[in-house]
Amino acid sequence: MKLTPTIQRCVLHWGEMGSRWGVSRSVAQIHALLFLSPEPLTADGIAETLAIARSNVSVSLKELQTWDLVSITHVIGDRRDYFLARKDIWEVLTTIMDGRKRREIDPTVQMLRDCAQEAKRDTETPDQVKERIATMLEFLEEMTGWYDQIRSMPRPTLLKLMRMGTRVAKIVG
Amino acid sequence: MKLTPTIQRCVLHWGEMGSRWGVSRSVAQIHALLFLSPEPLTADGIAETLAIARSNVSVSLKELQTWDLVSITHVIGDRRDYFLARKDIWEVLTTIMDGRKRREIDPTVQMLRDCAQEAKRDTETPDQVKERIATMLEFLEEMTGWYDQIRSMPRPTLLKLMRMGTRVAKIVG
DNA sequence: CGGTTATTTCAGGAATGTCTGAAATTTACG
DNA sequence: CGTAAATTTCAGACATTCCTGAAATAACCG
Repeated sequence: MKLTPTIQRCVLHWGEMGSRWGVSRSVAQIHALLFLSPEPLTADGIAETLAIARSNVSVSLKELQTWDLVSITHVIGDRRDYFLARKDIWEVLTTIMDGRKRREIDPTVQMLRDCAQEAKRDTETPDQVKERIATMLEFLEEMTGWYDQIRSMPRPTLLKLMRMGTRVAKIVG
Repeated sequence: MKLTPTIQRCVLHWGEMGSRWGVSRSVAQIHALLFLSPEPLTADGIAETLAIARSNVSVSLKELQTWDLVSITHVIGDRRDYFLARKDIWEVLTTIMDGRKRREIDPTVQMLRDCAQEAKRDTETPDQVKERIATMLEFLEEMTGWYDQIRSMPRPTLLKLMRMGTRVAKIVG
C-alpha cells in the first residue's frame, strides 16, 4: 500500500492518539492503515509500509484481533495471511467503547460492590466515606445500565434520536 | 487521614485504573483519597498517608488542578494549603469526559478536517481512501455534536431521560 | 520427507514515563 | 529585613512499556 502524505498524516495522528488510549503506537498505526486501505494487506506489506519490525506487526495484529477490529482473509494461490479491518466506523467505535467499558468500568463497579459489601462489617471507616462509595456505585450502575440500553437499540433508531438532539427532552418532558 | 482497608482498596484500584486512563498512578491515588476524604487534606498529609514523595504530591496536585478536579482552601491560623476534590460524582465524570474529548477527540476531528481539505488538491491518494476519511469526519462531527447537546441539557432532564432508557424510542418514534 | 515460505516467540535493548530527594524558590510572620 | 515553614523545580534513579532481530515453530509444496 502506498503511503501518500494524506494517508501518512492520518496514520501518524492515529498512532499518537492510540498511545493515549492505552494501545501502543504500532497497534494504532496498523489499525489506521488497515482501516484506510481499500484492500486487505499482508503483514509483510504493513511492516514495510510503516517501517516497523515484522515481529512487531505480528503481535500488534494479534492484539487487534482480540479487539475484534481486524480479521484474516486469504486469496487463492497465496498462502500468506491478508488482514482486513472493520470498515464500518460505527462498529469500530462501539467495539472500542465496549472493550473499554469491559476493561475499565466493569472492574471498578465490581470493586465498589465488594467495598460496599465489606462496609457493613467495617467499623473503622467513617460513615461519610461509606456513603460516598455507595453513591458512586449507584451512579456508575445507573450510567452503565443506560449505556447497555442505548447499545441495545437498533442503529437507525439511535441515529434518529441523536439527530433530534435536545428536542427529545421537550417531546418527552 | 486514616487509611482503613476499605479506603486503601479504593485508592489502590483507582490508581491502577488511572494508569489505563493516561494519568499516573500517583495522580489517580491522590484523587481517590481526596474524593473520599470528608475534609480537605494537606500535601504533607497526603504524602504520608500514601507513602509517596512530597514533591510527587506537589506535581500531581498541580495536574489535578489543571483537570479542574481539585481546588485549594485554607484554614485560619494555618498557612498550609488544604486540598479539596470535587465531591459531586456527576461533575467529576463530566469534567473528565470533557477533558478527554478536548484532548483526544477534538484534535482528531481537526486533523480529519485538514485532510479532507487537502484531499481536494491531492491527486495521488485513491478516492476510496478520501471517501473513508470524509465518512469518518462526518461521523465524528455527528457524535461530538450530540455529546455537546447532551452536555448542555439540565441535569434533571438528562437524568429523567436516562431513567426512561429505551422507552424514549417508543415515545418519539 | 526435505526444502521453502510464513508466522510466532522471546530475550534483551531502546524509549518513555514515573518517582525521589536535594536544592531553590516562594510565602508569611516576627 | 531575617528567618522559618511551605511549596516547587529538576536531575537523575527507577520502573515500565515498546520494539527489534534472531531463533523456533508452523504451514505448505513437490
